Amino acid sequence: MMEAEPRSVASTGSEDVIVQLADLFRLMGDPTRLGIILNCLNAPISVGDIALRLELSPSLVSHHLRLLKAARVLRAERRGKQIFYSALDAHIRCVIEDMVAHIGEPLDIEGDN
Amino acid sequence: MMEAEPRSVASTGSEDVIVQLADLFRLMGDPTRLGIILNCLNAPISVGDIALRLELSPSLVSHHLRLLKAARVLRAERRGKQIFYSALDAHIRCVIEDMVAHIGEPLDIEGDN
DNA sequence: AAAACATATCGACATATGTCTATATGTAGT
DNA sequence: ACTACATATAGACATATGTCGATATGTTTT
Repeated sequence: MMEAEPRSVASTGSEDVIVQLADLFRLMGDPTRLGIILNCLNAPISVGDIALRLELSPSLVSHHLRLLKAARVLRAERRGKQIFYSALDAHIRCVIEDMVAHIGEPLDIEGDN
Repeated sequence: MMEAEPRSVASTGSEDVIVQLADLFRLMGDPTRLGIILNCLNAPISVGDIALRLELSPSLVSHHLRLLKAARVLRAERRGKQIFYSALDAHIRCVIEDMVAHIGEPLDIEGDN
């Protein structure tokens, strides 16, 4: 029996899958929030430490963390007074690495029209 | 000699790389635009066909295509009266596939707090 | 229980952004 | 050159969104 090809992501057309994807990309589409995500990729890090590293107010960081947690990009884990955030799974890292590769693209010359 | 590890994307800290990345993610963060991108992944497609498939005005499609072309997500190619758009490279597809995988994640139970 | 600390939430604001309508540019055929 | 067609651009509008300041919630220590 023939494995049904994973069906090209474009052809699924599932309207809501697209909305789900867009929601995630939109979350990564803000430099502040992307910076926060990057800081959570390697190891769990506390809200305060993120704020220090990025020179942002804890309030702002917390605000963004709430969105990222709700979207299941990050996960929260309490340790005493502090709360540590980390990537929920490894896919986000892949997504970012692919996009970095895209940026690094030769930009195949051809005139910018 | 030791290959310098590609250096974790998080540690580069390069402020403008983050902005560049965020710009790309933000472009993919709109459902309409993401739909347009998806339609350009498999084969070059004309502005009018995209508009038909997504039931959008050619004007709106063109508007978004301009942004996507400027950001080097898509490339344009004229064929007679029509202009065909397609993905500039394969990375965007990878990015989307990774994100689909992320969505498909088991959602490891643990209570939503 | 009260104080100190860490994080989260709320309300308000300025700006960014997606969409629409109308108009412009550009290309092919008569 | 004129028409028809395909795409692009411009201006205007309503909405969405990131940031700030002040306040609230929750946790540990004394």
